[in-house]
Amino acid sequence: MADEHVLICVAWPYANGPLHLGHVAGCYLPPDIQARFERARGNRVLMVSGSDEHGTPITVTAEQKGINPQQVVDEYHAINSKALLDLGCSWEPNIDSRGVEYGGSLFNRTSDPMHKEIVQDNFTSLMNAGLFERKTTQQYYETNNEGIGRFLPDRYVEGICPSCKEDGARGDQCDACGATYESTELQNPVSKMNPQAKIEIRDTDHFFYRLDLFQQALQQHASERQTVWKSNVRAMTKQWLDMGLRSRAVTRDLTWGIPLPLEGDEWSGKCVYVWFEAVQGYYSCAKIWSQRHAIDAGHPSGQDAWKKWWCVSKDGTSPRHLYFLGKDNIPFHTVIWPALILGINHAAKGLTASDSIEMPANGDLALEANVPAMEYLMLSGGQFSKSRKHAVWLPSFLERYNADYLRYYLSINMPENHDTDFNWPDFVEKINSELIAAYGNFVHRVLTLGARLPSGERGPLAGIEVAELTEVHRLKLEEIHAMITDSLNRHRYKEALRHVMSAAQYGNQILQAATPWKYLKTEDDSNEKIQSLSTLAFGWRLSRFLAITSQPFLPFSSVKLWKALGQTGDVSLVSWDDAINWQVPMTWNEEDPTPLFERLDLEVILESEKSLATNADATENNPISAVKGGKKSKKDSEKMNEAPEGITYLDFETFMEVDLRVGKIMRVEDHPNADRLYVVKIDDGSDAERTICAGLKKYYQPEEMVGKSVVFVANLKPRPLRGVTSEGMMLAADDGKDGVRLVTIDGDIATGSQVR
RNA sequence: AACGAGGUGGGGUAGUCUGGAUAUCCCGUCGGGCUCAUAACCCGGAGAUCGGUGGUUCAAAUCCAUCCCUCGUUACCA
Repeated sequence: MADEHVLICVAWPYANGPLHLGHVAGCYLPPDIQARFERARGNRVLMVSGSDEHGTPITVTAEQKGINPQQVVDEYHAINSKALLDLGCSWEPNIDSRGVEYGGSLFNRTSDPMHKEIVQDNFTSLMNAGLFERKTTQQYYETNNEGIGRFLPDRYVEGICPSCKEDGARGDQCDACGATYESTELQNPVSKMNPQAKIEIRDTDHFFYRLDLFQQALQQHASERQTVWKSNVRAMTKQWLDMGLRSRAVTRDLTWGIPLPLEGDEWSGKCVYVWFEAVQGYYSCAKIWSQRHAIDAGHPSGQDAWKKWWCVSKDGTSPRHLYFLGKDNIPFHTVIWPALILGINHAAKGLTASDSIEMPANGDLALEANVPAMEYLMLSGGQFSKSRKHAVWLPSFLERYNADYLRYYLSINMPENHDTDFNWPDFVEKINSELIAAYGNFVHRVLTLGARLPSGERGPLAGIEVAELTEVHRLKLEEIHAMITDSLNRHRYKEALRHVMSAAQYGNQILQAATPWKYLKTEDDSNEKIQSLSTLAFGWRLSRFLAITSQPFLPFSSVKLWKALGQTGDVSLVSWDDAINWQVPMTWNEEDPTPLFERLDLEVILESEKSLATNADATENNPISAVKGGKKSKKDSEKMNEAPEGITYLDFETFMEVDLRVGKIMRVEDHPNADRLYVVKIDDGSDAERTICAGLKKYYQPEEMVGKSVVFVANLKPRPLRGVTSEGMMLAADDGKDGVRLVTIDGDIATGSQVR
């Protein structure tokens, strides 16, 4: 299938923090493997992605850091694009080394003015085609002390749930009872970012994309993809389509984003909603690549070069579009983005909402060919989390370890079908006992054995090869080659790399059987010797096979091996099928062979990761400083407004506002509707009993607690916890591991006594 | 608790959509071999009632039902 146009679309990393290994395994490594493979097969590959730089979280980060949003995204765009290059991802050069007609790559950013222009153009044409509808909605609007107002996204508003009266419900959904409602129904709304601000509800007009018009076309598309999509992609898409598609807002009251291409004051302070904008990056990025790179490099189609990768050609063939992303992103790429592409095609033909939606035909933008979405990579059993600092950051990892080690480990352990786990012992073991012991060792055996033989014009091995004697090995490798190719075509990276490794294993087997070391010095010309050394010579060919087939996975080592074999040129430009070209004249590198890899030492690594974890707390502001998560902790859930790092001193007055008192536990009951909660009745010295909900089930039996005199916070704002109002909080000590013990009173004292 | 994912030798995994004969591979373990090679390599053995139960079928790891358990998200929490 050479000469195909393949567009590799990589999910746009959000420029609000550095990338971690979870991101790499999920969406940044697989597309690079695929792109390298496709290039080697002779296909024309354009790879596109970039930093997603708009949206509210970035403005929040900017506020917290006291800088402007552009500075935030500049910083992370620089860090992340460098990290991806260091990982060997082929974002450079922008023009394919084989020539511009073969494509290239561009890691762009959404703050690019040209991206903005393209998004605005699409916005206008979709609107003119009648694919938007305008609706008036109610949104929260806060006014702070300086009298400056802004609209608040739902997730930045909290209040009391209209259905269960739970406090702390989010703007559009109550997590306690699961009810969803119009955000305006929320009672006592408070801004999470700015709790003192005055909040009111204002009418605001927005445009909605008529996704409903595309229901049928998308169902057809999904059914056509049944056989190629992975099960997770099928399931997620089906869920969306079964629910029935509804129109979806494409504009927001937002300051950091792309302004609407509309006249009139009523639209100021509104931007294109990020979901609508960021997916268009795949399209804008291809156009920008044409404009900035393909023209200068002399692509025959000039600024229309992008069409080769985007449009269905005259003879009806579509470019092959592959989208790489994590599982949380699936519906955006199988439902929403295809609906936008269909809409853009529709509008371009001058059709309107009343015309039926057609699938792409000649000249139209093509839909995806496959979306090989990944599950998640976990870290020591827990999820990667920025706020919990449970992560291994890509930049810091690459400072200390070989990029190919990471590429190997994440490939062989890729979360293709279910979540997989990253942990250091497993990492060390896989690198040492698979990559090094099997692959590295085999290559090193061949080279060092060869180096002991007298060297001829083309090295020591060229003269001792008898092709007829290695027929069976050639057939074996041809078989393996076909299996690797098949696996990669089906996006089964783990399996593909296993096949590559099996070639190295095969090499070790035949060397073992041939025992060439016995014949290094003997002078005889026995058949055994000829047979044996011929196998050794084949080891060179096998190593060359490994260099070519491992190139998509291990680009750096592949280059090193290529050189060690005395081969010249760029191994990434060598044709995939040349791995099984047995006619290639042998070459030799006369320098002493050096091992491809160095073994890892687990103890050293754990020691170094530990020290990094300790330092990291102190250097939180340095985004590339490493943070190694400790034990997994489900306790501290993410919060939007994380407390600032470091020590904050408390006024004495503030402390005294906390009213601590002594109470006696009278009764302990199970909470009817919560797993971890007890409902505790306390004698607080007053006539009435006090009810406190406590999450102590894991640590105490009810009978252990009854009768204890404990300290509780008496003036905590009462709040319903899953249906039972809790009037305060008992104090307990927590060692951060699994120990939790109540604070009790030494000796007798009246209930209700103040604690100070 | 709601939603999602998953349970396959000691650990990790493939196979499950599309039913088929001795259930894959890596690590570990036991025994043997080799000594070229980075405590590396090669051969062989032991070890799995494929979470439980019931059903469909000539045939179930695979399909259906039900139960149990684990993980994730959200909720909750000293």
